[in-house]
Amino acid sequence: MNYSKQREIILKTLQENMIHPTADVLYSLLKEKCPTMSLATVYRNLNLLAQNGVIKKIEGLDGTAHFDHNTSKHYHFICTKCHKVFDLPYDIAPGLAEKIYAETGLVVESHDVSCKGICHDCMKTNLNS
Amino acid sequence: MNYSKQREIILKTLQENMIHPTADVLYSLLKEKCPTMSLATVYRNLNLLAQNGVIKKIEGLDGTAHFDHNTSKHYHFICTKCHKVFDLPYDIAPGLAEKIYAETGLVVESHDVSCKGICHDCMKTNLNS
DNA sequence: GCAATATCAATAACGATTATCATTTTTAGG
DNA sequence: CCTAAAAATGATAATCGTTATTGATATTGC
Repeated sequence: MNYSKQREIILKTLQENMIHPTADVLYSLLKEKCPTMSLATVYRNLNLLAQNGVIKKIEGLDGTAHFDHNTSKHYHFICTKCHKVFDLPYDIAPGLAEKIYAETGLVVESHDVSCKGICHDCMKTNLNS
Repeated sequence: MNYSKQREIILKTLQENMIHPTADVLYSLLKEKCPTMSLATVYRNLNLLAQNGVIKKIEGLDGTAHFDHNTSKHYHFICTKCHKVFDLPYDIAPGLAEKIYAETGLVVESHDVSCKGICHDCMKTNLNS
């Protein structure tokens, strides 16, 4: 992986945004800083960065892939109303791989926990409406 | 939801197959019994059945949706080699929603655990090759 | 600098899924 | 039964997210 200006901007923009954007959302944000940026470049570099462990690709939340600059072990909660993604601590499901091995003999190489519900902000908005 | 011959065949075929097929795979199986069946009908009815809680739609395993006739609470393991899906018991992550509420205040309405690895059969094949 | 390699922008192509629409089934009431 | 309204179908076009292609441009090691 050589250096590239586009990749740097993409990574920086992802890191600046606490939301866990989709490629498309990130593309919109990037367009402002760098109008010539291509959507394909965004996809290519997000996948490259994820392959190299610099960022994390989150699949299975809502059909489209989200990207996360936080590479530490954790899970995700997606708001079914505003579609924002929130981090969940890793310790909500302790010993998962071990339990699965004990109960089924299957060796889990990677796993994901994804939760859905209404976030705090949308909960408040719901009450007011 | 009225009765329909196609829906009956689709549900029956899904129930006969322990694998958790994608719409496409199921369509191939169905074509043998009912050559005039349309792919759109398969998608339409699988979604309808899932909405009505008769079956379960599993998203986030490998990009494409799988369907499961087992509606009891459980999780899934997908083999990264043969792409077969296996059931995992529900008790591998006890009190998940409660822990999340306690730690974050977020109310989890639904959640999913998906695991990846090599299944028993592919593990054996690996050793032989 | 310069050649080899990686990356780029633009866009065509792709696979999974959904929408459209004219035709056929199913259902309920007389 | 028969018939009209509602629902479902098959065929296919359209959509959406994503990936592949391609010719041009940027980056790297020498």
